[in-house]
Amino acid sequence: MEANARERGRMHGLNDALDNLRKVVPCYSKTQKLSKIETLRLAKNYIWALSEILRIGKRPDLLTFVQNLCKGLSQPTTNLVAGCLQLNARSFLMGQSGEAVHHARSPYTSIYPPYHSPELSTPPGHGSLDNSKPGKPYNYCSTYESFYESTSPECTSPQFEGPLSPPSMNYNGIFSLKQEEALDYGKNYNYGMHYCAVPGRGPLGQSSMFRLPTDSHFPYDFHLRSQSLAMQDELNAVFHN
DNA sequence: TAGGCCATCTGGTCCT
DNA sequence: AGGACCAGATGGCCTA
Repeated sequence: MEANARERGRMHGLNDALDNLRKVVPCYSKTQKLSKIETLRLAKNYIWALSEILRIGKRPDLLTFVQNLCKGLSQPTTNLVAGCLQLNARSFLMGQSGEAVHHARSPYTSIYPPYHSPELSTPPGHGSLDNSKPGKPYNYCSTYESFYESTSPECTSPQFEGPLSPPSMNYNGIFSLKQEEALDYGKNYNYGMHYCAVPGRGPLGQSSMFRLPTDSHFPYDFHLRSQSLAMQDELNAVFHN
């Protein structure tokens, strides 16, 4: 019985950690939780996608970003992620199949014209996609801002209570946000690009997104190129293995 | 009803 | 020796 209790507690700890992971990957929903395996897959894709942004130093279009997030995910999860990002799910899935994509009018396309990012490859183990078309670059952060300020009842941004400390840089230079009063998973928990960095837009918003000073030019001012390249190599090595 | 997901129990192995 | 970790087995719940 004691061994069973320990094992139960251990598994609960593991599940708590997975819940915390669910909160920091895109598409967090309290009502429609991602499965364990989908959470891990999405987290892997998310880390990879962010690493690519650091490596390339350019902002991909949201569609490409979401497609990379959804590589290898089940269709329900893909739909969930696409829905969370307010994409037209149908055109998005067509893009995943490799067919020619005609960007239907959607909240995304109507607001943010496609921006071609040929340097952004695809996650290891997945085929490449190139369904974006050249166009006018858009405000990358505004896109994420629109996502995370979504009022969708099913897809909510992480909720944070308690005071927020000034932003900090983590070991590889990714913009991060510290929360002094940890929720339930320890102190000094860092959040990456989950939080939009928008130059000069005033104080903290209601959605708890941190806004950068006006003289910042995310992501270029927020990481050392050489460091991010080295880190990218390490990450790639891990994923390829 | 089948399949997916999950929690729990349990025995084995490894580590301190 | 005791605890942590792991994997297989089992049964419950939910959905298509």
